[in-house]
Amino acid sequence: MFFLLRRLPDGDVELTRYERSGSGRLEATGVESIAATDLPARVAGLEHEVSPRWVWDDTPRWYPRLLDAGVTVARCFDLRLVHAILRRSTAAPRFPPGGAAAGPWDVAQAGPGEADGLFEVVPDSLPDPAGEFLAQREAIESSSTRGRLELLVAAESTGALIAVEMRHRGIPWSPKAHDELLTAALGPRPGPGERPARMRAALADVRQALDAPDLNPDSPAELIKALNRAGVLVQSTRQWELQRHDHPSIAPLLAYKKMQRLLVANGWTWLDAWVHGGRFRPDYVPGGVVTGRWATSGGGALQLPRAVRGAVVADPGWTLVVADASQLEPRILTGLSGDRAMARAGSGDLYEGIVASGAVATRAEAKVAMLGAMYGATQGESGRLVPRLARRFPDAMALVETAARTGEAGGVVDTLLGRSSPRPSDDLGTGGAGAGALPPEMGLRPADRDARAWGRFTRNFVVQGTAAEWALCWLGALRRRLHARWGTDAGAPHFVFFLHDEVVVHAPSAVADEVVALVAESAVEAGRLLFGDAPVAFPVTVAVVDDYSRAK
DNA sequence: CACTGATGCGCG
DNA sequence: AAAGCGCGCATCAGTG
Repeated sequence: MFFLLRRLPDGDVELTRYERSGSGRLEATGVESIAATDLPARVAGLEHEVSPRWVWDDTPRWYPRLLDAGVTVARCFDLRLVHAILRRSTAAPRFPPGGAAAGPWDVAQAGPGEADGLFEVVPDSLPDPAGEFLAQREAIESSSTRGRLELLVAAESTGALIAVEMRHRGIPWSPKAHDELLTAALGPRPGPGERPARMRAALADVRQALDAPDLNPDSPAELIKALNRAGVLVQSTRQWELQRHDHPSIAPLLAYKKMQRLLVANGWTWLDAWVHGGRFRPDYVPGGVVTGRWATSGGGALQLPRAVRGAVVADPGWTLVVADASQLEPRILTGLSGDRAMARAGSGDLYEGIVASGAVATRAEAKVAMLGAMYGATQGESGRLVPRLARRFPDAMALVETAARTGEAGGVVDTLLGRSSPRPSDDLGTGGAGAGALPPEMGLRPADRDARAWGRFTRNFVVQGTAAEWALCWLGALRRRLHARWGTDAGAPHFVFFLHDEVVVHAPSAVADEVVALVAESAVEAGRLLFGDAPVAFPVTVAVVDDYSRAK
């Protein structure tokens, strides 16, 4: 049963019930209007009675206020996210009914919202959510791959709930531990505009070694000139290029750059800006990446450096259950392609299995070759090793090759559950894949170079996108289990972080072992949902730790 | 002053 | 050892 929520102009909320008629059609069977302040209680009541799927335009517009009122919901249908999937999906060819032009539903998710206060702005609903809902249901139910599409939109919508819930709870963050980490790495916190002591020392060494007393180390142009003057012939200031030179300036320079990075990206200023009340609350953006991965905004949550993970500290009496899906993308490729040899290789550590198959000599080679196959490497060690994989694992390789050829020809590729790639003309082409520097695909006409780049994108899209679907299913399955076992009160285990193939659950120490078991069960369930009984395993690595740096 | 693009580096 | 996917963010340098 669906309940659609819509904000009315007077600020009240209209709640419409949809049920299936005898013929199986979805019909509105009841409408009520309620004051916004009464909404949480009404939602909680219905949640308990009939276990509805809540339909709303955009989860961040509705769910934070429910959570503030202590109300958690089990399921929803996020119209904005489903719209984004359907409008591109080859599994829903006639959506949107009005045609392909971008409309009011093709928007970013609502921002995290103003801090709770008197003047909180209540955004209007996106236009005609009821019409949009019925059009989406029609598109899904008439799809020739309806089952997969249903799973995709359910998983995507549950992800939207989890994203808001994680922001609501926040990542437990110890300012004290963070400050100690920074002090150990950089020296004590300096005054405004000053460099920390250890950075000053490193910089003094660099300036002396380059005989450049006024050098600004943060200006790449200036740095290159100074290095060249000292006989260090570099064309950029990238770490890996600097590393290749032997000069007294290099070691302190690399040390300086490392410290500068930490200071600027996750130093004291970051701590002041992003951590409040012992919690870091990034804004998660489900579906924010074309492949279906989540994006984040605020505080750089997508790139929490290892150097500061020691500041993610469980509350007293609690612990962090850190779980990671091992070698997820190659396993996804195994499932997608049905490659039996690769399935055998993946019965234990996949890379060791590839070595055992005789394709390559070492685990490191196996990893580089595998990544090269999924990313479309053509050069270097990775490019050289790929053909050796192709001989042993022809089915897996054929799948990514086909995806690449399709993309090069301007075609669309699909994930397992039915998320489709954009077309090159969708204007991701100019700023997207391959638009970066000028890799030495010399001798190719620009059009051919773009085609190759787009082929690498579509090659990777099927794997990365299906991996994102697996991860959503994993998360959704785990959430259901956690709620069934411990409920949703403040004392229950809950997600606090998610990053592509890794999840962190904050749990009372006494139940950590049970959570670990549920994490593994959920991975099995996700594998079944996507690949049925196909012989592909999804092992998870789980660590129970007091702080995040101790995982892995 | 605000902006845009390039650079560099962190994460998966 | 340094090309091969997807991101976000800070900073510099050039432009309007």
